[in-house]
Amino acid sequence: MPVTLRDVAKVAGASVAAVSSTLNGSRSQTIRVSADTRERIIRAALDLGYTANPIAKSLATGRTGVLGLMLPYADAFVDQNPFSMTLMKGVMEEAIRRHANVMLYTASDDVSDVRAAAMVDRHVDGLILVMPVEGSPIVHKLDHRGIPYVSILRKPLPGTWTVNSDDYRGGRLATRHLIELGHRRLMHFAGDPEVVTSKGRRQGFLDEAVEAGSNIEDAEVVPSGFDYFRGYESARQALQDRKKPWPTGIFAANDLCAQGVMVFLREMGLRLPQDVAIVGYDDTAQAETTHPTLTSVHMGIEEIGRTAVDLLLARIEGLPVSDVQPVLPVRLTVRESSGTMRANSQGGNGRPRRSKR
Amino acid sequence: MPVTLRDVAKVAGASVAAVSSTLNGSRSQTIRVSADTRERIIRAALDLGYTANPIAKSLATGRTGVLGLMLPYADAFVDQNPFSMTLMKGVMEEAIRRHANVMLYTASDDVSDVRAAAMVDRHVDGLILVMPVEGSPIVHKLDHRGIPYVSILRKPLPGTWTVNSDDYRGGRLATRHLIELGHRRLMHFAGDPEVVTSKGRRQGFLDEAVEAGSNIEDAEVVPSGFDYFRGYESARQALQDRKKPWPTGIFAANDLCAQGVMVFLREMGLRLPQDVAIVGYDDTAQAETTHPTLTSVHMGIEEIGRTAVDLLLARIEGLPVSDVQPVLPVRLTVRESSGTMRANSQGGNGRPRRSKR
DNA sequence: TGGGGTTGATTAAGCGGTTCATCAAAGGAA
DNA sequence: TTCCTTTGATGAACCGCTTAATCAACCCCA
Repeated sequence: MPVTLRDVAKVAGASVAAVSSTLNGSRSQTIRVSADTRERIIRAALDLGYTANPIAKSLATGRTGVLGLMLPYADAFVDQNPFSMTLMKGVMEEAIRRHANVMLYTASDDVSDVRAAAMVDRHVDGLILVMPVEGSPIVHKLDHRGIPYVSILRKPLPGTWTVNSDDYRGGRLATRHLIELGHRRLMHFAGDPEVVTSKGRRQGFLDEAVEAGSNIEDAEVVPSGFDYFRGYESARQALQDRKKPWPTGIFAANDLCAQGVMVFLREMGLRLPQDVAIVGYDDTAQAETTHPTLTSVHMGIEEIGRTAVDLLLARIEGLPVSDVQPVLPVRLTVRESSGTMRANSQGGNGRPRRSKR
Repeated sequence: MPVTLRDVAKVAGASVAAVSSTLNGSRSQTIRVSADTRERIIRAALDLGYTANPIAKSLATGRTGVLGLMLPYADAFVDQNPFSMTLMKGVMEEAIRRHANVMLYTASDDVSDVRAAAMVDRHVDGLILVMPVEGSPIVHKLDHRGIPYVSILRKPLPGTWTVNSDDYRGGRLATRHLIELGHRRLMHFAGDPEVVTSKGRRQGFLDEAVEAGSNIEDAEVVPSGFDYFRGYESARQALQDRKKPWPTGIFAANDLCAQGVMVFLREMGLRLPQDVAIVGYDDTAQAETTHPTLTSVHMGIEEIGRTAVDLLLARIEGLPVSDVQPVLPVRLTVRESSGTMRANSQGGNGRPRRSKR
């Protein structure tokens, strides 16, 4: 029923080779088509409403034009954290621009890792992995099969291509901001110490505090999770029965965690930002809907997705497999939660404003 | 380099037909394989590490085993609203269970609608559409090409398969809850009157109020958007210079909008839920992180995704194309924002609790 | 005038599966 | 013994596209 290459060839009075070469620009020099024939072919294709069968094309060329995006089911693939969604947006954008399609995969546990790898097999030209790479069975399989992949926000390993954000600099930006506002007692809710992104942010916090030297009274790091509830709990444990004076400047490992901390602080009767200033990380949409709105480090998740697609396509094109580990820049988006200590009357009135970006 | 059917056949000393039939259960009766041969084939396949090439299989069978999920770029495919992500979760879950893959598409404007349709063409067995169906060029294309599709949360049109949530009942549930708590002055922030989901919720609100009869003093409907900022603005416009007495029970068209309304009410110095009770819609993860936590109508977005996959697969299998329009049940998740009017001391302390679901 | 290069076009061999048509051998019934 | 059915198995066409190999003109230059 659907129109094939041969149908077009017949109507145009040309060979399938000529049609193929005309309609989908081929790299072969041996097939040459005159302007006259070309026109007849194009007209026939239009008349018949021909569209190439991508599956047949894939089989012939060995390329599917499909990129796989593998998300960790348990971790980021959750409702609360919009990270995956934003990443996907960037990935989709760039993929469309580069005429690629995106297939979605989720890797839940080891068992389905294997299964996912089998599914992936030859269906995609390459993969973007948002999951632990070290020792993962799927990565071995990919290496073995020679399927290219790029990983995201993971420890850069030799021989791999990894896109990272400049967590270290993000940590420093957030901390310097607090110091410049005059805060001398700092606290960092550090997420999960095992996670690679946490480490950079934490180190940035510490280094910045050290450099500030005698201007700093205290700079404490406490572990916390990455979600709202664990943020709240960590704050409670760290602050409730505290002997030492409370911190006035807080840097949280992500926005969700920051929200939990903020709620606890408000329950303790503290005013934000007059009594305590707080800076989050990720600059999610929610940072604009908290009360007060949340100052946050923006890491350009979409840009990370776009870069990953670029890299993956380059790798699929056959660029040499040396290490490529771009580290994307971050910036600080200042909102109400870090209003200056002195400016008690202004700021922090909680009136929502559209962000200007 | 990769192992093919023919390689396996050679090693096993059998024909490709026998191997094909053995390894991928075929529906053909004419190909029969003895237990002995079968074993040799399986052993050879294992030894060689054979995996079937899905692309070749697709070309031969005309089935790709891939479902397309088309999200509206501008509307739901945004960071703020976790709807798309949750839907995707349900879709992925069911797709994996049914051994299907999911390809992601986004339809931004009309132009790329056409382009997307071309991309989709024959790459997927069917599509799940989260976008306006009426008059969309892509739908015409799908109809024309005979590609099956199922749409989600859209006006059920004759001849289409559509999965909906019971918005009407959701509206009634939310409203009845407020009435049972003793509220007599009600207000509904109705989202966008053009959107089909808004209509059902609004009608449920009105009908429930009418049924309550003389118990109700006032039941006002005001349009609002579906996001935080428009929620805030609608509340300001409706309430700031209000002559009539303020409502004490509010039903918002979704959680995001509800958040905006809550922030406005708190700025006006009202206590939630002692002065005003509020019920949201969608039961997003954020409903647990607001302050106070938000009572909300739960519509089982994941279940909607799963149902859509089921339906789509049925349609791909060739079930007759009569109308199928399931309407999934909703339920109310009660949280702090609708604590009883009298219980001033308890509830609303803002202490986060993990949800029990 | 002959041979090398260029242009325009075609044929057919893949790509890696599925499956129809065909067939040999064996078993069973008449 | 003969004929029919069942079992086991195979060859080859086909899905729709790409592209290497091949070829016929034609032009140009020695």
